[in-house]
Amino acid sequence: MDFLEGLNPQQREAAAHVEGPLLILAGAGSGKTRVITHRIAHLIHQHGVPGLAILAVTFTNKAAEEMRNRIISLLAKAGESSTPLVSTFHSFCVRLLRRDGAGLAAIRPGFTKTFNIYDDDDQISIIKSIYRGLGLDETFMKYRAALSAISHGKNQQETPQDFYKRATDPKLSRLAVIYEKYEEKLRQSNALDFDDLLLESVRLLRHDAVVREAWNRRIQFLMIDEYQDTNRTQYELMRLLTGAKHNVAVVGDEDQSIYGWRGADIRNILDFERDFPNAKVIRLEQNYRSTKNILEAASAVVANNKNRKGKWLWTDSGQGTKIGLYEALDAENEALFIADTIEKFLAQDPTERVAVLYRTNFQSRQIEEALRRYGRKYIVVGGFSFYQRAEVKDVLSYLKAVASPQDSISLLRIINVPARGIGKTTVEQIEQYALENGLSVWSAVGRMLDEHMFPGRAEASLNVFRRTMEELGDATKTHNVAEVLRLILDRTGYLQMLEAEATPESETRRENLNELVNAALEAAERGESVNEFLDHAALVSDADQVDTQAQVSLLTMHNAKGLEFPIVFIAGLEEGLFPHSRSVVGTPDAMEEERRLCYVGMTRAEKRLFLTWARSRRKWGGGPSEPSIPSRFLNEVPKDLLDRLRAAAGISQMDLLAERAYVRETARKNVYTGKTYNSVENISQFFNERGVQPAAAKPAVAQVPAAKPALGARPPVKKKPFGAGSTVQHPSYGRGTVLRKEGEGDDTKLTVSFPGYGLKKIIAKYAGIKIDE
DNA sequence: CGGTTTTTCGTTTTT
DNA sequence: CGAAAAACCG
Repeated sequence: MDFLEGLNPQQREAAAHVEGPLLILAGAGSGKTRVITHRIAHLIHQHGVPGLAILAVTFTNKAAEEMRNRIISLLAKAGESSTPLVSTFHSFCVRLLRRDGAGLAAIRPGFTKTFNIYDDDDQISIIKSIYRGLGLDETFMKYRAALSAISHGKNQQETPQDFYKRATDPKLSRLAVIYEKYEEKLRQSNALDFDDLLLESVRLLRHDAVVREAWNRRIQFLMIDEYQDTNRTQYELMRLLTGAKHNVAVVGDEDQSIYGWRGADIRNILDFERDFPNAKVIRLEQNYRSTKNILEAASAVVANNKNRKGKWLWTDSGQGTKIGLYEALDAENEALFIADTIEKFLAQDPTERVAVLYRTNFQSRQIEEALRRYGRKYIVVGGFSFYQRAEVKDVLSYLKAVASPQDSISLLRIINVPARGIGKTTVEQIEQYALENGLSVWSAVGRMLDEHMFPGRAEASLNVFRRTMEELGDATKTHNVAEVLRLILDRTGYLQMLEAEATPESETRRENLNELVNAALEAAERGESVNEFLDHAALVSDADQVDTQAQVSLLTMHNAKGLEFPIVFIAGLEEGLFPHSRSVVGTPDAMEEERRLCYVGMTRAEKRLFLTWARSRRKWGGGPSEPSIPSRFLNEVPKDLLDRLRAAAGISQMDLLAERAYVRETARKNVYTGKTYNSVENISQFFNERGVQPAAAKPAVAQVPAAKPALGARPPVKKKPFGAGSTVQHPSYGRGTVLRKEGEGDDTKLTVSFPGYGLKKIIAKYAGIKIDE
């Protein structure tokens, strides 16, 4: 078995490379994933490198999973079963810290391996509470802006004191204080934010020679994908992990660097040759994805950037169709044009896959409405995800607080949910006391209760709360994740609260929680601890939820990174929207990043590319319609590659009002509407895909990406009670057909199709359904 | 204290 | 237009 076969000369050279640093400059669609997977397979098979000695880092969990599967199936052909470690930086760091992090306590007092991970929302809560303490509000600075400044500081290894020292205005010195308090709160809660996961891993490796050397021995080969979007900390991590060997291969494309705003440092890739003077550099410039027209157009746009290494992609494929340019009257018309055109393509070939890309998430709504007008199914990537839903966050916060009471943010989130008489003033008192005495909220509550510092009513409520939490805490010692979750739902009165509400919304929330219990059940079966379960929930990203099989996908260009679609629309090419207004007034670098984003968007297309803009657009619903100027990027596409399109007749008379109401309504009720976005189906899929280490569980055989049956398609019918094909009666959805049954007894899970409500995943015991003979 | 209503305010991109 | 904060009321 020769894994170098079938590669072009440059790919082959890259895949055959063994020792020493390697920089692969891989243009869009040049087969870089192929190179990475084949190189790893080659190392294992030809050079006898054990899988465990190879670490490959990707940008998303999804990409990691796909890469792992591809390597496994490649190796299976050669009869090998060794699997490399494939992971994101963040997941890798969590593992590292949970396994080997004990030594960190020496330099981060209070740290234990059962640390918590604080996500975006948690971070915002911290900032809010600090603002409150300082008597500030968002007029001082946006919560997010403060967070982002702190994050940048952290990644530049700047301390609050450094902030203070370089402060030239009162704003920055205030920010220094906020930064300091922010760090304090994290430590107090034994929590790490996303930056810390990387930063503390770096500190651990620096500080703990035993751990560092163990990893240096273990990792013989390191590969990093999407290297252009790594930040300085990730760079440090790379250097620490490779040790003296320098067997590091990075793959990237400076023209696709689109995360500068998040701290990605384009110098990492631009300076690689300086950092590793003996590095071999290989350019992959043959594009296998797009037609000539698309490639030329995209290249012409990005050629306007100064900050690049410079390369020119070429392709063997045909000229293809010209790029469609559509000038819409307004945003609604733009959306209708897109939906109408999609419809025409899909009528011709129902197996086609289409993506609609945009700069900002809010643009999706109008396009959704238009697609609904045509009754076309679609998925939206990003926006509101499962684990961000209030009820899911609530219950996960309970789980966190129960598992580690020092986690103040989680505790504060749920201290009065459901309402149990611990009101605003009481909570403020507690926070104040905690602050003054350097205690966590939990400790503060304990101390204050012991000293009878509360008025009678609050004291009673808090006593009950304390006892409940303690009981639940004990339960974690003897019960698995799923059981603890159920206890939480039951003992805290959360489920009761939802039952009492008895609205369609509360019903949906209960179902989401059922789904969470399902996920926990599966985690428990895999033997995952509470912490592992929570880690997965914290590290899932929007991009992990992309369903590559979906017919029509709506997503931001950022989320489209690494994906490809036969047909691509890029909507909203207007000055101020794309390029975004903030980049227009910003530095030239910011504009170059916007242009790279445009390049990324355009190069997602295989066969057809459409660029659209609206002559006027209203900012918010009822506001005035404002005239727009076509995006400068449109002018950068050579005219002879463009085909100016006119709207199909009929579009202009279409009314989206009904659809608007419908999209809103269904989004609110979270009911299946044809989009799997937020649907129960999608949620379970997302949990199923998470964090399963397939090495042992799955046979090492070529795996076609789990072909989900087309929605509405029926699996083979088996007639058994609750079995596939039987009908059931549900209290609120009425009668439905069982599509799938998993598990037995109390834990039986059913996937049921209810007319008018779509697919629902249900736990038979909880949903109170009856077999309908 | 807790739930409801009114007002304000504002939209990048996210591991 | 919609989310989140603020004001208001029982």
